[in-house]
Amino acid sequence: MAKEITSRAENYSQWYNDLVVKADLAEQSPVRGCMVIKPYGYAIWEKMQRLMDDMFKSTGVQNAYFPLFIPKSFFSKEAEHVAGFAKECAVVTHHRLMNNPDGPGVVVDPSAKLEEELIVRPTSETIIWSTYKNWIKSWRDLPILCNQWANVVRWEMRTRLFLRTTEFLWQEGHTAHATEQEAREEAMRMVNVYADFARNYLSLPVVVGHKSPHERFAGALDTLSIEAMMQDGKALQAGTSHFLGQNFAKSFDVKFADKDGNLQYVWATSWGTSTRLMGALVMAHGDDNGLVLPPVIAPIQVVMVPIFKTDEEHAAILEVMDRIKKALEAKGHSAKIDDRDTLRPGFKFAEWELKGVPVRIAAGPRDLAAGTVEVHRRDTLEKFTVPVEGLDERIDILLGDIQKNIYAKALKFRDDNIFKVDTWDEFKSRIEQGGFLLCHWDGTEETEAKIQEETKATIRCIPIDSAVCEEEGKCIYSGKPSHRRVIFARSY
RNA sequence: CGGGAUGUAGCGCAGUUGGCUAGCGCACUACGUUCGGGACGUAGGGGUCGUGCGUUCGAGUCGCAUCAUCCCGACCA
Repeated sequence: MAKEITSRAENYSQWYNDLVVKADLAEQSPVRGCMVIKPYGYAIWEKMQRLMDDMFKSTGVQNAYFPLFIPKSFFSKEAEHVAGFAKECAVVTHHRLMNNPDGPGVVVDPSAKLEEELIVRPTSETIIWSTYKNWIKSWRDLPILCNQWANVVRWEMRTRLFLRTTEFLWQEGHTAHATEQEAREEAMRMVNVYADFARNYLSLPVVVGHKSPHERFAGALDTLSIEAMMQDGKALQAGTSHFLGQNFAKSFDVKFADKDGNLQYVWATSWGTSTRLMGALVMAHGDDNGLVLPPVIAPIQVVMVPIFKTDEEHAAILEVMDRIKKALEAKGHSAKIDDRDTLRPGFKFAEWELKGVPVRIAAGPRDLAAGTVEVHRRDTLEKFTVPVEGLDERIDILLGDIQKNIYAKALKFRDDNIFKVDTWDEFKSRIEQGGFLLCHWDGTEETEAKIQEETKATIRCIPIDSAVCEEEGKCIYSGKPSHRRVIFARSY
C-alpha cells in the first residue's frame, strides 16, 4: 500500500490517477485505453446501478439488452450520427484465427473475412431503432421505454481512467413516442432524474441545461446535460438526455398508425450515464488523504478497527464490535470489522481513509473499560469519543449528516466558482482560474468557436433555470444583443 | 495525428566523463520485538537494464531504428 498520494495542488491529473489506482478502484489494463475495474470500484458502480435502476423503473422504464455488434450498413443510415462516431469505431473484419504458417503464434485467417464488417457499438441507437421497427405498428405500442446496461467502445485518442476510457460501462435509455411533446417531456424528465440522482446520492451539485447546437449529440435535435464542477474548476459532463426528433424513425422507417389510421413517424429520445460518474465522484469530493465517498454509494459505510494487545482484549473488543455491526446492519447500513491481525491500527486508518469509507469506529482496552468507542468521520476528519450505548442511532444520524455535508461543501465550492462575467478581458483572465462563467452569447457557432479557440472554454450548457440566466445583455465576444446567459467553462 | 517526456525487480527511483559483482526505498519471505495514526531489527528471495542493430577491448551509460507508456493539443460520455 502506498504511503502518500500526490497532492491536488501539485498536479491535479496526477493526483486523480494516483487516487483511482491507490484507492483500489481501477487500474490500466494491457489494452490501450481500457481499464480493469477492481472489486472495490465495481461495488460502487453496482450501487449506482441499483439506485438508478430503481429511479428508472419508477418512471416505467424496462431493462432490455441489444447486441454488441452492429452491421456497418445500419450504422450509415443516419448521416449526422455516422459523421459523429465514424472516427472512433472499432471494426470487426474477421471471425477466425489460424496458426501462423510462417512461424510461431497465430494470425488472422484471411479466408475468414466477414461479408459485412461489424461495428462494436459506440452507442446503440442504430441497432435499437432497427429493432423498434419490428415492435411498433400502432399507437397502442407506444410509448416504448427501454434501458440497457452495457459496455460500449469508442476509440478515443486520449484516455483517462473512468473519465474517458476506450471501453466503458453505461446505461443507455431509448424511448419511442407518438408525439413530439411527449418525447421532449421524456428527455426533460430523464435529465432531471439524472440531476436528482447526482444531487441526492452522489452529493454532486449539477447544473441542468441545454447543449449548444455545436455540442449536441450526433443526430439529436436537442441535448440536455448535467454538468458538474470538479475541484480544479473544470466542468465534467456527467449525463446526457437527447431529444432525437424523428431522425432515427425516418432513417430506420419506424412508423405507427395513429388513432385516425394515419401512418406517422415516431418521436425518439435517448439518454445515458456512464462509469464517468465514478470519476466525477473522485474529482469532486476527494482530498489529499484519498477518496471521500458519500455514504449512500459507499460500499462500506462504517469500518471498525479493533485495537488490542492480548487475545483476551481482542476477543472482548470483537464481541462489542460484532454487536455494533449487527445493530448497524439492522438499520440498513453496511459495516465491516477490519480484523486483520498483521496490520497495525494506524495503517488501517490510513487505508480506509484512502478508500473513502465515511465513518470509522476504533475501540481498544481504554474504550472497553469506559464503555465508549472512537468515531471518526471521513468528510471532516473529526474524531469523537462516544458511548457504545445508542451508537447505532448516532451513526445513523451521522451518515445522514455526512451525506448532506459533502453535498453542501461541493455546492459551496461550485457557487464560489460561478462568476457573472461581462467583459472579454475579464473572461480571459477568469477562465485561467477555472470555474463556470455566466456570460451573454450571441447564439452563433462562429462566436462559440472563436471563444474556444482563444480560451479553450466551451459552452457547457444553457441552464434551464431561467432565474440564473434569462436577462438582456450583450455578447461577451461580439457585443451583439443576447437574451440569456450561458455557462462557459473548460471541461474534461 | 502534431509537441514534450519517460522506459532499470511487483511499485517508485538512482546509476558520474562508457569500466570491474547493477544499486536504493517500498512491497514480498522467515524469526524476534512491537501494536491508541502508515512499526523496528536481523537474515533472505527477486533483474535477459523496453526491443533490435551498431560503435567499442568493454554499453544500463554512446549512435540509429523500433515499440510502449505518460503529459500537453485536436476529439469525446
